[in-house]
Amino acid sequence: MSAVGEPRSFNDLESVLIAAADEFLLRGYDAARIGHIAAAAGLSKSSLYHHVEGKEQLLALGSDRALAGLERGFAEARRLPDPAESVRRLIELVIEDMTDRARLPFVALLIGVRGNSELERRALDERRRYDRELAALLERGQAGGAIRVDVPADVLARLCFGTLNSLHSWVRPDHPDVVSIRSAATAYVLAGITATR
Amino acid sequence: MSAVGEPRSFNDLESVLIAAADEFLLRGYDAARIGHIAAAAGLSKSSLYHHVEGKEQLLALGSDRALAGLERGFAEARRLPDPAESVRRLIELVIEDMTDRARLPFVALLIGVRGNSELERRALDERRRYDRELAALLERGQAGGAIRVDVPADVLARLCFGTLNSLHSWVRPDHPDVVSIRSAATAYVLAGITATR
DNA sequence: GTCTATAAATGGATAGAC
DNA sequence: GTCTATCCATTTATAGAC
Repeated sequence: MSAVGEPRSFNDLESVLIAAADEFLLRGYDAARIGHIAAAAGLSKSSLYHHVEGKEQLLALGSDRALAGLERGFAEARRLPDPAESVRRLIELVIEDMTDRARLPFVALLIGVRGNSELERRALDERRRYDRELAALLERGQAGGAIRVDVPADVLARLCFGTLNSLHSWVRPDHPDVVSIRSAATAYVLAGITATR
Repeated sequence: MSAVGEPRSFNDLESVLIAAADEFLLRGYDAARIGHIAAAAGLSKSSLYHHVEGKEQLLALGSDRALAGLERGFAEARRLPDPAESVRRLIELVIEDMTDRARLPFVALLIGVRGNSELERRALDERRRYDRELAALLERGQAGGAIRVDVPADVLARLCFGTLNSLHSWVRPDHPDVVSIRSAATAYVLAGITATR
């Protein structure tokens, strides 16, 4: 146990990644400062560079985590045979990811990616694969009569992800009502995509 | 009429503002380069600085335009006595703004504002006033029975704007089907906020 | 009003001591 | 593994000629 005022010792890569994602979330990739990330992780800039290659690698590691979360959601959704149930569960899981304190910085980081560098384009391409998978899922739901057919499935998928991806900018994961906000968001999105009888 | 290859002459402030908003839209404020903006407007950096004070002013002028568009939409919506009709019209107008080639860069610019500088915080505060006005409108709609009551009006307003604000990232204003995409987005949002009978 | 040249500052990345 | 000091590329912004 160290006394107050002593320099903090280095914890692990995890704390660096969280610090980086938090900084990216707060300022965006370009405005993020390596010095801020280092300070938040309790390191000097030089020490940070001893552990990671640079700013781009921090972005890559962070977006990989966000993509892994998406993949987990889709993996569970794929296991459900009914497309309507599958979509519902997927939306729930994505919203959970988006409003979880530990996951939010990574998710927001991925959403903020603009695709200007080669690295960013790769991350964006990965994300688009999930756009297409959701569209395919919605299309099956349309065929089954559960999903509205007056909007093309690919447009519906974009609208759906558009709503979900906007959550990070205003939902506070530590908000006392985060559970009811999650179910509100789920209800809103489902109403938007469900077929009217 | 000047010959091909001649250096372009300065047009007016308008072309500078559009070039700036395009650059901000493409790269985000921090990654935007003054040199790119100057080149796109057919000027050298120095000449650009002869006309505007700097990067921050370009952001301020652009976000002012976006806010003016929002104000126009709300002004028209306010004139409609029925809250449900008012919300519907507002959504249509915001979507139109968001998918108009000439307006999109300014709108996207405002949406991208993160609130890190004093200037950005002011723009963000202006935007929040419209969040609240939409919430008030939705609340009146809830009282009248047209808007769903299982989600609080302020949450509904955030979800609604969240969907609308995501359009800029994937709707191409020059897309041949932009008209049908507009009505699809309107239908989706309205389904999300409308009371089920 | 437009340019070239340059100042001034920022910030990512590295050297090298401990 | 961590630090201080520094390098150096980039980029905003300005000076001053035409």
